[in-house]
Amino acid sequence: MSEPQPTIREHDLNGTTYTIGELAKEFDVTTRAIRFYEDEGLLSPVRIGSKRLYRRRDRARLKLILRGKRLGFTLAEIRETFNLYDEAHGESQQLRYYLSVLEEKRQHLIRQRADLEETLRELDQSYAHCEQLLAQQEQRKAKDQNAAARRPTRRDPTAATQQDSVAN
Amino acid sequence: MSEPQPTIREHDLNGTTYTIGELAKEFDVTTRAIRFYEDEGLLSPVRIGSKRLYRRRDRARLKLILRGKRLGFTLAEIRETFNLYDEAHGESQQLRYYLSVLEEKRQHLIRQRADLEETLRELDQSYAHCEQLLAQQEQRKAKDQNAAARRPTRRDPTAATQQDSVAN
DNA sequence: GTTACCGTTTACGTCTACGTCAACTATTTT
DNA sequence: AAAATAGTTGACGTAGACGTAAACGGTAAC
Repeated sequence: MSEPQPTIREHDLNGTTYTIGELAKEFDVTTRAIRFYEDEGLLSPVRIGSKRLYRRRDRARLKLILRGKRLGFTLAEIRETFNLYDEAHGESQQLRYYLSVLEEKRQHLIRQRADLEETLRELDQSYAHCEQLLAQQEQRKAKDQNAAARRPTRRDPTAATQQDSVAN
Repeated sequence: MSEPQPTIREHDLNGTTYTIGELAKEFDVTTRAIRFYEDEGLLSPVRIGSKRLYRRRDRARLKLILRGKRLGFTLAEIRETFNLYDEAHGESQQLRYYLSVLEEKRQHLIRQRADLEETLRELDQSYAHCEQLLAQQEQRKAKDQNAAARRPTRRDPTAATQQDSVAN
């Protein structure tokens, strides 16, 4: 049995670390993608020799990247957010600008939420309508079957079962 | 004054119609994009001579296309939705399949909504934190000002007002 | 020692969603 | 008649986000 230790080496950076493969598996992205995010300035893992080592902060960022992508943000936008966040520590000038950017982002998200809710409403309608159509079909099918039952011919009694498979 | 009539010609298709330019202006997209959506099979305007004429259905679809895009769907996905919708009229087999696709889509949207809400929450936190930092800055600034006021020099008495504008 | 596995760099390929000319037609305005 | 305006069909270009293949290094397992 191999030790469950996370194979950290090299006077151990204190704290948990991850290899690129671990992160890729955990978040279901390719290592290629993760390296690409680094090229684009979104991640900055530590190097141990030539290998990359990712720390809690990197993992958190990767999570944010992927969530951002699911919401349709470009990598450039995500990078901008990171940079802003990193730089918004000091002067009221900076802080005010940051606030305005956040406000803009909020507007975007709220619009998107409206789009989303509307789409969900329409989807529910389609769903209901579809179920209604299906119910009608079932009724008709049942009626046909009854009609067949009321005038039993000498045909094979499994005919009804066969008829079910006609919809195949 | 030109007549407000929508310049329809050619034994008039009954109902409202739009030129490509009108739609482009209304939805703030380029005509190039609209033509591209047609190439991709998402729109099918009527032709009058060589010109395209868009009807209510096309307009509705364009709206859906753009909303879909804002939610991060690809044109291929949007086209699939349209096709499914168009073909889901008949057999229970088809209807059941359509229902399953709708269910899948719902899952996707719900996940996206969760992402969105979480992002909005974090954004609000950032916003609040940022405002707090700003308030601290203001306080410090005010204190500095008071300190200056408690040992009044022979400077211009409007100094305080001027200092307000420093935050500009 | 060699096979397997994980990781690295470099570089070209690909798919999506258009942008950007160019060259032409039809209509309206001056 | 000339110019402006709106539309049309190619055809090529491009930005973003990786995929894919080549060629190599390190280490653990057999």
